[in-house]
Amino acid sequence: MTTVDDIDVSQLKEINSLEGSLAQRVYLSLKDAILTLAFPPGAILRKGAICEALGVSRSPVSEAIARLSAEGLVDVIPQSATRASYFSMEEIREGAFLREALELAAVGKVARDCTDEQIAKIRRNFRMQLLSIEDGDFAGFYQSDEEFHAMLMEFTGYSRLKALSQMVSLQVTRARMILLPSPGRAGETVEEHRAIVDAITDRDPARAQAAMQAHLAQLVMRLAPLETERPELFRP
Amino acid sequence: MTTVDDIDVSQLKEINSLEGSLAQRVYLSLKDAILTLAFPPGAILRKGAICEALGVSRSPVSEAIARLSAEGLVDVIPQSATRASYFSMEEIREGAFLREALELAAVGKVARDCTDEQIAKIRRNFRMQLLSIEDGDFAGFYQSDEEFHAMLMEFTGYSRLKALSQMVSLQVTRARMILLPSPGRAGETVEEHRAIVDAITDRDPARAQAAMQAHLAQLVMRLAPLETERPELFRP
DNA sequence: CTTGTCGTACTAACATGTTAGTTGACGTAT
DNA sequence: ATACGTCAACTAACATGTTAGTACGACAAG
Repeated sequence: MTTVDDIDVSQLKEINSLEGSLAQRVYLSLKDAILTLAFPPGAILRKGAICEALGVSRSPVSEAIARLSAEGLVDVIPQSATRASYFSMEEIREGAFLREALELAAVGKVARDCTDEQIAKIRRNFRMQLLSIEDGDFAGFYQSDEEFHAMLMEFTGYSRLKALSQMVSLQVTRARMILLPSPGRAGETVEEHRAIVDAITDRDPARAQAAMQAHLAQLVMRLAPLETERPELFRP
Repeated sequence: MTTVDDIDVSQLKEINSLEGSLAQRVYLSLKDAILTLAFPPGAILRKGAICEALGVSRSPVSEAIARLSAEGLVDVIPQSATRASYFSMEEIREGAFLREALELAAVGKVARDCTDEQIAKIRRNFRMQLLSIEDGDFAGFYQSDEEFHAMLMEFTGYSRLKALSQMVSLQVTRARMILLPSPGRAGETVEEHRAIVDAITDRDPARAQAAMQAHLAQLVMRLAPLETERPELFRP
């Protein structure tokens, strides 16, 4: 009934517009395609096709795929094929757990040690979120939301934390793509953010952590029904 | 005064005794050499020499080095060389912070959700630790200690957690190699472990987390003087 | 119609060849 | 002696050739 399963069409992001080594650019291009679901779960990644589409040899593609495999975005079937990994509610829960662990530690440290200027920057970002909501600008809100979390990571002073947090929650990020942004949810989100910002302003680590925990729990709750609603994205 | 700096002698672990793909075995061999300080910080890793010593081509070696680079165990100088990374107290502190974040989350979840059999296993491991101490068997205690933490990670049910925790604290693990095991410290360690085990037995997450936090803080404290005591291991 | 075997076509994994950029030594001028 | 420009040797990064293992369809047997 199935032809062979899925085949990958190559509408990859042009690698010339990216920076870094060839392998790095190929990695970013493939990662983008997987996260945006241009390569849906189960799609087969053909090295040959990718090389041709991007105009590079197999070396940088191999390195890129090795990294994606380490991050769990692709499943490499030895000596056979590599496919975009399927969703797995267990992996999503695990990613959310790990992200929570890191974000709680981060927000706790920030509430404890951050400078007045950093608090001011956080509050400025928060006002930006409010403006985006008022304008109904979902794209802008999404961006400010990302910046909000990234800012907290950076203000810990630990350089790897941000990248690590993004890495562990890649599956969550990908699953989040399915969720449609709703006005109601954006309003709730911003209120959850407000609780976090206020706790940080009061330099109250425990309260900031509790607020962050409540905030992150919402995402998992919204993700849970996905398994029954979109079973084709999950492993057969 | 310095010849060229450091050169790498190849007393690498034989790759035939390991399992997995060639690249995986090469990776494990190199990682072991770096963690045991057979390749001291600053030592130059020459692809050619490594290929010859292990009897493989450059492909698996390149992949192995790419992974080590991602984990921060080697610094790749583009188009030039790759060396075993120097210690950095900042990175060690960051590794300890990340590890703490993950272990606290893990021990909290375990204290909350684990089964009676799992508690029994933890207590069994703890008794093993006590026996090793009594016998003055430091190697045995070290191994039980590792198992203790690994066990907590596994009992969360999250498969990637253990590997991730080990990965983020690689620098800490390497620095720990310098610390000599002392009978006094082993005794303290086991008492810190006892507090954790008791809290888990009582299924008291908050107390288990506090005990774990106290335990992990000890290691950072013992690592701190290293920067002045062994400056040659740190970046010039 | 089901089940098992064989063979082919395709792939990842590994080996090797090529390119281009960096480093550091050496000679030269100051 | 010291600062600087040149150049040769070495390296990572990239390209390409080779090997061997897997999946899948055709076909035969039950």
